[in-house]
Amino acid sequence: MDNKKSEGQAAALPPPNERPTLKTIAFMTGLGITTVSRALKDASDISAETKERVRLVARQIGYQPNRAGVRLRTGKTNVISLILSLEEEIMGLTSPMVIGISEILASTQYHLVVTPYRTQGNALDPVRYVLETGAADGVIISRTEPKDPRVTLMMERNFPFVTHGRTEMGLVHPYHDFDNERFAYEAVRKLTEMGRKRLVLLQPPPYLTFYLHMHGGFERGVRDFGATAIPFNTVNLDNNLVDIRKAAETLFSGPDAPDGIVAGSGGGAVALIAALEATGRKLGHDIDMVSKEPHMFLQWLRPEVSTMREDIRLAGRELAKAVIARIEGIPPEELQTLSYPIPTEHI
Amino acid sequence: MDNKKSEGQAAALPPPNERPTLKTIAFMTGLGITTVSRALKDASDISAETKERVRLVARQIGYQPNRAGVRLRTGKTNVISLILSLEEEIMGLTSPMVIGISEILASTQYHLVVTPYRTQGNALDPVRYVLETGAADGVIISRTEPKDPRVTLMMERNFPFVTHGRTEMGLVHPYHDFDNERFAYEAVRKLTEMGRKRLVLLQPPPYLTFYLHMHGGFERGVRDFGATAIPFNTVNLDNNLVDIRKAAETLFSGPDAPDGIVAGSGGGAVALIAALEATGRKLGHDIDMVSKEPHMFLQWLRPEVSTMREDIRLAGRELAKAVIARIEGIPPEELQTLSYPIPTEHI
DNA sequence: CAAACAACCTGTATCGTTACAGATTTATAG
DNA sequence: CTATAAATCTGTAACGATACAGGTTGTTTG
Repeated sequence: MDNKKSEGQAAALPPPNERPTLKTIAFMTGLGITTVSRALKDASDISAETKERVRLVARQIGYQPNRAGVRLRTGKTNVISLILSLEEEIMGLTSPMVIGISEILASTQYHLVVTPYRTQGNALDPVRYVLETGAADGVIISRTEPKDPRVTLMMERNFPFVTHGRTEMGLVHPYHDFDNERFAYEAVRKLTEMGRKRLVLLQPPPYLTFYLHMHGGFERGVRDFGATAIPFNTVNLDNNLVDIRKAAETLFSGPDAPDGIVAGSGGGAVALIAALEATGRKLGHDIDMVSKEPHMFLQWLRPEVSTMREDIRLAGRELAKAVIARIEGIPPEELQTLSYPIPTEHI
Repeated sequence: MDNKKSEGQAAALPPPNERPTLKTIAFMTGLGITTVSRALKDASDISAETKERVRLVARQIGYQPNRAGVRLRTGKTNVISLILSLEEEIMGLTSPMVIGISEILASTQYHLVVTPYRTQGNALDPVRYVLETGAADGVIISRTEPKDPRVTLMMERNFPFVTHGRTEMGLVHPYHDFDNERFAYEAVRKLTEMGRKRLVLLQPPPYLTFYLHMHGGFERGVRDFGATAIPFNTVNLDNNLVDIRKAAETLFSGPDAPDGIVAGSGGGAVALIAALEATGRKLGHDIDMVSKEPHMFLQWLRPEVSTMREDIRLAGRELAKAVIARIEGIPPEELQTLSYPIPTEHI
């Protein structure tokens, strides 16, 4: 009541006319800084009335906690780090992925920081950086390998993360993945239904986990539906489109030419189409193709190609939800999701 | 020499076995924390030998300044904020843009934070957020308008930023832009050279600055080369491809059908091609098209379309360099760059 | 030989927040 | 009426870094 005894922390003048801090609220309410802090955290040893009063003032003056202060004191960064390869696929999966993640983070306190690495060989660097500097509360990685050292490392340190893609080490960790096994299997089914027998797969580089899935689905399909797999290992989805095209032209002009193609990405499909047409083949006539379709490109420009959609934006959302859940302590086994190929409807 | 007098700051024990801090180095070198700090900053009042010693130890133990500490004390965040619309163009410019920015930031102390906003109407929100909370040292914005309130605001506050796209307010600020005027002008030249006279432009939404450029270039071309501009205002580059396609089908089936098209984006071009082919027209025969080409899609799948490349990754690099330069105090007028359409070579 | 200076180094306070260990007041119990 | 507990509130220290205002030597100057 009297302001003699209440000459506590609150008495100090608040920051002039800068951003409001706890001190500002303390000054305005006549409370101590600690009390204000605890009131805003809804601590049990603060009266309901005080909390209400503090919250009101805080809202009024638009108080927002200083991130550096919180981070310095608690170590909590409120940052999610998306770790990206600078060589990321030409036909940028990145874009819808970033958008999807942002969509989720927008309604949270988390900021999205993009942390790049130069080449596959350096994939561990940014993870180490985050672990050593505590640059983020959680990490999203992609291009996972069966024995991914990044996963091992983060699990050892018990650091929250999620992978875009699975691993094969018997370690249970959060992931979101597209079912590439199913994609390839269904692709082979479709091609054989069209009477194609000599099939080729444009697949991921062999060290990535989804190579195993896509390759496995393809092989299983070939066995189940009685087709022949023609090897095509000179290039993979990581090569640039011009190289893929060149390699495909060689294949198509050789003795081992296929009559059916499964393209593991939309971009790859375009290169293959260019190659087959350059070597005088005609889609839907001499040869058929099934591909992923990121946009409506193939659907509209080569409707002869059967396409399936992979929703990368959705993947971004799932990944963001998973890291946050992991940070909040949800067990990893509850944070594993798959999404399935959606056959594209021709319009 | 004796360690009685030297019982200063350095005497305190360093953090146990956590991340090294200045205190760790101070302990190891026997110097004061302040001295270490100043040595690492290469201050003039520290002897060359001490600096060398400090640097050596710092390197040895892998010292990295704590970002929260620096940020709290100095206000310097070492963050660049990329402000993105969640509705960003389907044919993601975002991806190569993010990669380009990251490429540059990778060799600096800056981190890239992606800050999204939901709709065009809320474009000011993230900028205000950054200004109010000091969330970044510099900002990159895109989708600029002629009278862009974000630009006005940041200039008022003298806050470092760069825009992807220009403005029309007589304010001098850093930007990088693609020369859409030239693109459209050259597109019209090409079409008229092919004998096309009745031209249509699929253009940006009218409130964006590059609408003025593209539109202006188109109109100038039409005048200079004696063609006729056919209005096509029911859709623009912000509409989704399905809607663009539908609107184009209506146009092509109507009395005002064009014989030449300028497509302001690769995605838009695909929708237009789908539409014109659905209405029974044939590229290179009844009608011709000039478009931007983000990949090799059109080049390979519709070589009849003349394409020009816009290098978004380069744009990302330029933008990143410009914000950093601005932060370092380089005057805005030295940070304005344009890039020009590159006619695609058919392979 | 004292005063002034140069060359180097360092302690203190501070940025905003929170953990922790009290304080204070009022109510309850003995 | 006093000891004890319960309910609230608060000061201090610390996270890591840096601005600022001294210190301490040793050397030069008059």
